[in-house]
Amino acid sequence: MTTSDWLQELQAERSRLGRASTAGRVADVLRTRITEGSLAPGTRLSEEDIGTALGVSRNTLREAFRLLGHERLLVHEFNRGVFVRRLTVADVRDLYELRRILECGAVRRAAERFSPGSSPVSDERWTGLLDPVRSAVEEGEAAAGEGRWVDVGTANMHFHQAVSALAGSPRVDEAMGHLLAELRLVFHVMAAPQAFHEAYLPGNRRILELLAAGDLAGAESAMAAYLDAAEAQLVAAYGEAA
Amino acid sequence: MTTSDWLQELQAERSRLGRASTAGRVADVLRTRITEGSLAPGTRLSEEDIGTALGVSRNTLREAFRLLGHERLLVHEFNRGVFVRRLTVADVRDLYELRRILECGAVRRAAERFSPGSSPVSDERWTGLLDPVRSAVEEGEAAAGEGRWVDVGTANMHFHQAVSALAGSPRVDEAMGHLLAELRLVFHVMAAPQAFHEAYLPGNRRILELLAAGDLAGAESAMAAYLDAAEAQLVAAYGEAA
DNA sequence: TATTGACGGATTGTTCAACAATCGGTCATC
DNA sequence: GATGACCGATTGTTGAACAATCCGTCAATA
Repeated sequence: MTTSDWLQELQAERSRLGRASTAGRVADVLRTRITEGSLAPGTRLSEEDIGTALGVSRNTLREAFRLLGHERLLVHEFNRGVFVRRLTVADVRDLYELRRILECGAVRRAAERFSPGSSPVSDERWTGLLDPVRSAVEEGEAAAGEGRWVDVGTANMHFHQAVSALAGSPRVDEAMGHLLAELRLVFHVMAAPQAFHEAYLPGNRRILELLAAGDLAGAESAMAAYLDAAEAQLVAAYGEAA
Repeated sequence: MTTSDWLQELQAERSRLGRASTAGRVADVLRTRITEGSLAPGTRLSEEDIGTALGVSRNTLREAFRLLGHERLLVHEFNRGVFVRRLTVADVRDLYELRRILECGAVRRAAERFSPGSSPVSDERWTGLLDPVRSAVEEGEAAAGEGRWVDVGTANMHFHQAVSALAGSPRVDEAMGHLLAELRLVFHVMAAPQAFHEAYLPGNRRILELLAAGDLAGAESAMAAYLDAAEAQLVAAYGEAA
């Protein structure tokens, strides 16, 4: 291991050090509360109450609110305060519109980059990119087998994050991360989220196999079909809840 | 004009009222400074100096900094301050990777929505969606004819924003808006930005004509070719500057 | 000479208290 | 029943203060 390897490893851990910001940690706490569903959509977050409860000043708390506002988990209404985002059916549709573009686009771009004519299965960069996808699929199947339903949902998120990472673009990764966080707000309206997520496990594996076999066009249309089905199911559930 | 029309028009102007926030206006001022290039990348923005110059408190200024940080125009280094973002060649490449996915994806999705088999030219929703694209093309040609080179660049932005709007997705629109704002940081390193932008006017018109004729697949590949060419040109210029 | 360690000014991170502006609801008025 | 005036509560913004951190300088040491 050379010196530059050491330095590179250290650089990778720098992000953990930078997390020292108080506002960032406050945002972390609130983010988990929101995505886990213990803060219902529409709830108003009082600056004073939360500030005293967490022991931070109003200014710092407002900074945390801004962070979550940019992730679309909170909405900020001028002179009225911040609220946990309440998604409409139109939001759900739009979220899936963006998913179609990002996820299918990621597969398509991977196809253009790795297999201009031939199959990418022999490219080791490709197989390396595929490892996280495979991990996510296995993670989901293992969780389902042991009845850890919450983890099935998490694994599903990891799967789609890994697929979008096929584009090899940090900005696509980040956009996908925000999108999935926003989607967690939607999943809580499902009456039976466990069944919802479990139903897509075979589809995920199939997409993985298509990717591994180098059939990127097939993977893209399988993903499109998955997104159409999931959107329809969510929109229907949303109509009932409203 | 019915009552609901009135209300709808008023609602469209609501965003202008919401801009009453001091931090938002400060962010506006700084944003124009940055995108117009009078604040060079890498410049450090002192809280005290700018705060006193603009007559706002440090807390409010920091809130404005956060806004611009989320738009990636500023980078915030802990305990060191905020700096005008300095983009690397890797950033430029990534920006174009995302553009490929968003812009080509928008055209592709428009194709899937409007012409499942047949041409969309008879659909009036389609022609309505195309109007902003046409306006942007004409705006650019007019500006070039009168030598208003800055406006040529602006028109080019409008063109690509309008194309991405073909997806009909607010979130795609917003992502594209942020992306283009970030790209303005890049254009300033070009020695002759006027020639750079002007060269793509015929290409823009050609894409418009393909779209208007209903040849969405042709438009998509023309857009991909445009993006490849622009990226190569920018990366080359970036290599020289560095 | 090159590296290390200590010092000090400058800047940012965070908190606090205060006041102005605005919102939401209540009540009286017409 | 609609309008307008009032009032408590909350947010928007400010200014000041102190702690923590960074950066450059300079002396000490090998």
